[in-house]
Amino acid sequence: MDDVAEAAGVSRSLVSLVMRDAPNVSDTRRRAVLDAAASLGYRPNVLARNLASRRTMTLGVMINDLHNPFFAEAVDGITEQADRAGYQLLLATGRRSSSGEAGAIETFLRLRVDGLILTGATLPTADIVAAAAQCPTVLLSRTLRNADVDTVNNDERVGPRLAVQHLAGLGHSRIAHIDGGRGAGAGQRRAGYERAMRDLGLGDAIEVIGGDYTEQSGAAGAEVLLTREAPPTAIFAANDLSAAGALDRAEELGYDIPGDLSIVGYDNTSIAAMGHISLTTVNQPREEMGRTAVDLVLERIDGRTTPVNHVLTPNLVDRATSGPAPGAEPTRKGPRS
Amino acid sequence: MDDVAEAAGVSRSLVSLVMRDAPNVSDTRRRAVLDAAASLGYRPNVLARNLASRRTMTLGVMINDLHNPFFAEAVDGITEQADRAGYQLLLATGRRSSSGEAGAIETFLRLRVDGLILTGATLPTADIVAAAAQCPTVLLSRTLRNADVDTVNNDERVGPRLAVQHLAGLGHSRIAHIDGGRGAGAGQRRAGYERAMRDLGLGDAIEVIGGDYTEQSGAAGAEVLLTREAPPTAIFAANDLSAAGALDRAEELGYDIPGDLSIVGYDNTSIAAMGHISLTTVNQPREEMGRTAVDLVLERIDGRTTPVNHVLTPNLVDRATSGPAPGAEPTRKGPRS
DNA sequence: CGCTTGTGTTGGAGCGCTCTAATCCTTATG
DNA sequence: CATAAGGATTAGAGCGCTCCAACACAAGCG
Repeated sequence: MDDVAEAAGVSRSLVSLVMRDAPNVSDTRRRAVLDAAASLGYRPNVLARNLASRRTMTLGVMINDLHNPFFAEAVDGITEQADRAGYQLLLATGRRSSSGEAGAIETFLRLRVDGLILTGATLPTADIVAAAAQCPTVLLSRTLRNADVDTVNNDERVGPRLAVQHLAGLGHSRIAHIDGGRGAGAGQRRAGYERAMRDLGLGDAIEVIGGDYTEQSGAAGAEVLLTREAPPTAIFAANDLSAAGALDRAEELGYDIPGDLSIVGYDNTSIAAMGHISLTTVNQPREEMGRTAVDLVLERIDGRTTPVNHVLTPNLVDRATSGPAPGAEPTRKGPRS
Repeated sequence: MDDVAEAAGVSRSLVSLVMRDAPNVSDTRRRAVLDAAASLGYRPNVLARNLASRRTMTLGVMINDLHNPFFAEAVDGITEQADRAGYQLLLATGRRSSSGEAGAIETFLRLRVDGLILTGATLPTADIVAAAAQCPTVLLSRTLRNADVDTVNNDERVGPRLAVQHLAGLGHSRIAHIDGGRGAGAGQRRAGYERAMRDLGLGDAIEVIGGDYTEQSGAAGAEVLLTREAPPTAIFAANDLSAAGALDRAEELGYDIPGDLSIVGYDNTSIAAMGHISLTTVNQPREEMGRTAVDLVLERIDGRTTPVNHVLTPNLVDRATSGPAPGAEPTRKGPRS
């Protein structure tokens, strides 16, 4: 930096101002500095800058599971909004364990990130509150009762209701649910399903099978359900991955989808959109959720202190795995292509 | 840090030594420092440490496409090995454009990462060489002729050969290839296919359709091939995504897979493994490739100067989308489950 | 003409740590 | 018992930048 200053015939302070493109720098000097920097191949040292300015322009993003396309797509939104605001991202995965998540957060705090976005965190409330006390924090796809932490979620009363209504509208009444176990949001999703069933007068048909958001658990759940005496005519799975598992196992068992059985997933990830799968599912606006999370954390950085809990409304995406209940009169939908 | 030093009744230097857990510190002092640090809630400032020590213990990882499971899985291997060695990761995506990739690299260099891993880079050679001159760099899934840059790749002569041999062994001779266009490794993969075909005496049946590693291009390619007068009996797609597209379109066109048509993909991503798709494919040891990339970059950091080009051997994963050619005598394989 | 106002520029004191060299204190050695 | 050897500790000079206060200078004002 001193070299650049000397080459441009100005002070180091002025070089600093130019590099931060501050106002009130004359054009001649700015040119001179820029030229000198270019010819010397000078590249500002962000470390030193951060140390001196006490901000890193970096957001830490903790991802629960890199393999779940839901997170990859939320990260798209985060990336977009972050670099619009000039922020860097630091990604880390919790490696599916709470201790892994805690480690990632500790690392972020040591690195002095300006803000924290935790996606699908399974961490205990206390740990999250502790982190939030140190650093502006937003939870994505995870709620927290009675705590001053910002959150971004989809509406878990609406989503399951959409799925159930869609199926009921197609004539189904025996609609079972394969849940997400202790995964983020799974409890609320299950409750939303039960409530929607009751509201439609299908309370007696409520049927929940335990799962864990994986393809395997979807397959296992489908097997349990479909080998019963009176199997359901529709399955609402807690996410797309488990819906795909259920779809696969159902076909193995000889079911025609959606002729004999309808399947609805949740998330609308890229998996659901694949032509060969073409899953009817509940869409969470993943990228928008990511963008919103960034907005909230930036507001916190700017000094907001009142917590915001952002709830986005999901919608149904009607594809090829849902159709009229067997025996019900045919509707507009053709067979699965 | 000064507070900790005072509380523990030692010098700042000693605190520094304890925080880096250096040898030659007496147990009593170490205890004292650790206790003081804990009670004060002291957390070392990594920024300052990095600035002073001129190393960041951070690796920059550029990912060509966050949505391709191939990269997600390679990153698993990178993550594992990096944190075994105590390195942090900084991830960035090139947002599918060369300029995006260049931007990500510039950012990494400003941040003074200790090493760079570029996965599936589509950047011009010159830019890569320039980056490698600044900072230890490894290319993952990308080769570079005549340059002193470390690379990690799978063997593109072996992989396509495995696919072609597998199909030929099942009695197929009309084996077409949907390629990856200008994508990383696509040219070599295509060449490998052509060579394998010629070696098996099937040179006359060589048939390449342009693609770009996407599901759409796979579907489009399949459509072109299968609506001809004499369609192929087998398709070898350049990656799993395009194989899935081809699979989908073929079924739409009324083909029974693998009865009428066999399809083989490449990469063995999680998509191929999904029960509902169950794609026969060529396995790239993705995690191992990631780990190897980290090893190479660490060696560079430790001073190695001779370039290493690591080539891993792929293998075939025989699943449900390949079977005997129509009319050929049946083999061990049953129908697609 | 002295005064304020505002733009453009600069020196210098940190930011929180590491690292070298120097110093102190033991303990083994001839 | 003096001396070397080595382990434990410390002072102090940076690392490369930002930011504050100070300053120079020109323009505008009554």
